[in-house]
Amino acid sequence: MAHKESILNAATSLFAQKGFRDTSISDIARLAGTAEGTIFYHFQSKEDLFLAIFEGARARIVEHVETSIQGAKFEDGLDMVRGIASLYFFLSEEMKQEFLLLFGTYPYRLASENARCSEHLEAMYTCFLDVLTLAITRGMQDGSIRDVNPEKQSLIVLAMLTGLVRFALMNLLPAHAYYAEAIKACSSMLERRT
Amino acid sequence: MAHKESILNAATSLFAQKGFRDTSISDIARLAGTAEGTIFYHFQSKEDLFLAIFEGARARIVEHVETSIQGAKFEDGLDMVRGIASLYFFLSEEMKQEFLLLFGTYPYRLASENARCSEHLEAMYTCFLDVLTLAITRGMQDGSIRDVNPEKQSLIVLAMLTGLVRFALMNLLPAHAYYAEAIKACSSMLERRT
DNA sequence: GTCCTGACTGAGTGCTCACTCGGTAAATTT
DNA sequence: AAATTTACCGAGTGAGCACTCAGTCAGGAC
Repeated sequence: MAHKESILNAATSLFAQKGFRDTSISDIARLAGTAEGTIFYHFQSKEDLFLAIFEGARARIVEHVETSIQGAKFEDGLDMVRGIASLYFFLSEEMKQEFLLLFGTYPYRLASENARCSEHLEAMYTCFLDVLTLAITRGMQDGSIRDVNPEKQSLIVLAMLTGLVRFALMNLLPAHAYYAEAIKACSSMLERRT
Repeated sequence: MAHKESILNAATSLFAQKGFRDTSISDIARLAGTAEGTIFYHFQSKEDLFLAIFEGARARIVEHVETSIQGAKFEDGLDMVRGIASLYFFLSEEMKQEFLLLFGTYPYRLASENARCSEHLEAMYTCFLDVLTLAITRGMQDGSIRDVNPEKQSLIVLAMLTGLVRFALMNLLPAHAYYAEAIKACSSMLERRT
């Protein structure tokens, strides 16, 4: 049972680093310090192992976002957008492996044939989209944000955040040097003009 | 020799659709209508085949961007940024396969051990970054763009474009419905306030 | 003590993969 | 016409893969 935990840890790390197809069961077993058979005692298949990991990642991300946002106080809607952006950047470093999973191609391919995977994917994106939409709507009410379409604008903001973090985690770009600038860019994009 | 062309076409399509690891040589041979051996007559290895394809993609993208920008006239720097954004969206549909290659993970992993691959990757990104930086600098001079850091801001814009297109090509999102909105967002982000 | 069950093992299995190689036939050179 | 080169073929090869299975072993129930 202690083994199940170390299998999950080893597999998470390897899937994040090398991707699903490029990590073999024997890689995982070696890193976890177990026999290959033990992996198939705990999980039906390699795909099933991935799903277990992905489900955990979803739970951790969604939970962290919800509690962070609920526990925070914001001046206004625009400030809340800034807060969400900086939370996104924070999580991308705090939960690097979970984000790397999202930048692979396997989950998207699996999602097209596996409803559970598709659900996890959607949940991870919509947990950010929903709070962004909420913040923008609120900002339009309190006057800190100009008149825009909240759903469309939140997707555009998320695309920017995701794009930047992807550059940071995949390329050699020191993109965290751009995070402060990106948060300002969100403000400029949304704030009410005088 | 006609075969070499059809091998390249088949492999491009399959690598874009299924990724490098999930397409086998026999897949490519079947789609190209050749024997497996023919593939290795024209290319040293599967990796070499990928590199040939990637080099072609780089050449097509860079050339298209350069001629498009040179052949266009813009009112001012801000208008040029809008033009580049809409060019990016246009190319992402016109050259869908080339962009899909960029959303896989293989080129980034290969780039860390293969200088040519790394060079192609960099060229494809910097061809957009350079014209964006140029446009922003120009806009700051002609007064259409407020005082910003051109390099940082162009990376943020590119991250947004890339993020959106990635959503469009990977998820089920009808993200092309967001393109007009995204171009407006670029404007709001950069334009001089009165 | 016997039985049972749950956690774990690792050699074994069948399959797929990238790549090789001996050969063929047409085109080109001499 | 002979020799050489170029483009192509597909059965064969060895390695690596996900997954199986017969079996071990500790510990709890009776």
